[in-house]
Amino acid sequence: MPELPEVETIARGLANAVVGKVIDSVTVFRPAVVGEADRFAAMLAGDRVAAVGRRGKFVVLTLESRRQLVVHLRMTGRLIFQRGATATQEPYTNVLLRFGDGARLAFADVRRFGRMRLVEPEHAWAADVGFEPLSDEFSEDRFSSLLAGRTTPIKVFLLDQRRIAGIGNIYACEALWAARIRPTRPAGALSKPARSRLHIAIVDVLRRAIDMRGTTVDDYVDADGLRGGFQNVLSVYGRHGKECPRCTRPIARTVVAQRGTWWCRTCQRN
DNA sequence: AGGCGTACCTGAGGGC
DNA sequence: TGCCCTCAGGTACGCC
Repeated sequence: MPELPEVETIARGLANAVVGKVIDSVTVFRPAVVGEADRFAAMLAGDRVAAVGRRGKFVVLTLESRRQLVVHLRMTGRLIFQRGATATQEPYTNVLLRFGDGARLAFADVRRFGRMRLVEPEHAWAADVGFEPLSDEFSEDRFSSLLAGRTTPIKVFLLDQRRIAGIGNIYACEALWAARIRPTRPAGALSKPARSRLHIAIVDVLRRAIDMRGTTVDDYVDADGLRGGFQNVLSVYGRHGKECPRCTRPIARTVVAQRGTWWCRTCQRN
């Protein structure tokens, strides 16, 4: 479910809700989600949330101890903030944090792919995570040098979190459509104008999706349980057989690297 | 190195 | 109704 815009929306909502709160107790209902459940719960208890941020598709809660609670939502994970102890338990809650003031944070996940890790201050847990596409470090030159020589399909490249962090299936499809690039084109074979268009398209689609609080195709909700809005303005993702917004020809669905891929055969020819 | 298949899980939706 | 099949926003792992 969640890609960069959804994770960013969750992190911003959580920052408003939990920064400054002290974690009173932690209940782990699914130990596999956190690793060593007893140690995880014991180390979190008594710590205070100092900041909430995002790195790639990870939500990062930095604690007063300088340890970090690093969360990956995978496909169906949710971080739901609940004010007050009277709130009903979020379905499929795998981990529950209770704060000193009675508020709670539920990590819920139907499919149980999502993970939480508590990492020590000096631990370089993000060493393999690539560039942040909305930061200054993601320049057109740097993008070009990442692409150089790569034979892998451009869509596969965009999904590789070790190169650029945060793009998933929805925004890969949408950015390639905006840049008029065929998803199977070898990454290193893009012309300079095509690279430039794609660089712009990646930044633009991610920014617009954040502005609309993410895309809810099925499960995604933010920390307050609210759906996103970007699903209403998708150009190709999930729109098999419907009109291309640019050329009105029907949108195709193919499979690239075992992932559903929606694109326009007519106007994505670069 | 990189591509491919498979595994991890559950639920929704379509076809019959 | 209900059974069976496929598919889903993601990533890790093993194998060539």
